[in-house]
Amino acid sequence: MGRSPCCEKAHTNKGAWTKEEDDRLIAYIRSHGEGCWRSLPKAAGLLRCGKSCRLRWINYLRPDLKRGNFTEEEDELIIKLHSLLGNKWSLIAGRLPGRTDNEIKNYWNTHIRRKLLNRGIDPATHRSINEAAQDTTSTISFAASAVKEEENPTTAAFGGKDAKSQVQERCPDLNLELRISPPCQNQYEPLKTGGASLCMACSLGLQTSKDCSCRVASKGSTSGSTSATGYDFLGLTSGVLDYRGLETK
DNA sequence: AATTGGTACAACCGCGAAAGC
DNA sequence: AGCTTTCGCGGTTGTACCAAT
Repeated sequence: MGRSPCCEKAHTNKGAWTKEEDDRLIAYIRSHGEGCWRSLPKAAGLLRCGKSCRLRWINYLRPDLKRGNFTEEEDELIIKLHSLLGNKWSLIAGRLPGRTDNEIKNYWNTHIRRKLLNRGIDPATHRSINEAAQDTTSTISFAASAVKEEENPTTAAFGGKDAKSQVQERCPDLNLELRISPPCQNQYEPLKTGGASLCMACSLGLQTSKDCSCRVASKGSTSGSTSATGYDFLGLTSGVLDYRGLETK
């Protein structure tokens, strides 16, 4: 009943990729496109398993990858996204164009973890280490924005002085599993990005085209307020998390 | 110059989910 | 409906590189 191995290990190379292997993989994908990783190695004349080819392409060879150091903005965005999503590296990577999940995961483990520890923040919970030591319960936290909840009406309304929210925060037995849902536009004002209403696809970052009708309609009022990539999922790029689209079960 | 310890990152492994039959 | 195959994800490991001693 066990799974069959993804490849015949006796006849596959392992370890670092050679220039020739890279060239073969690039050439094959350029002419045939991505897909069917299992059969790709044979078709491309590579003695590698499909998984290895996929990883090499996604993490290293893809032409749209942004190589080089992470910027301070990217750092902060990763921290915010991690506080929200946890170790969902692929989701986090989806919000950072040109970055891969593997790259972000490595960067988190080598740089950001230490950076947060130096700030006195537990990288796992995003809470102050002192606070975490006193409190033996485990809670979800949006520490990065919680600091500002006093002065920020959006976060304050959601989890600030609200007694119920405080109870939830101190009671780990409550089911606080996050669920992402479309913005509730009836209950609240339309989701805005710098004053412009966006369609759901743009709000979720699924639609990045400048020509999306919602963007065309909102041109003029959005100049300079959206992120460089043209979307602002959960309001993260504005520096304030917008929790209206997030619900606890 | 050699050794050691720490860091960065590419690559591997195992698992779960989705897709296909 | 149930089984098998394939893909994608997250955790972990291996190793090259660099700085300190």
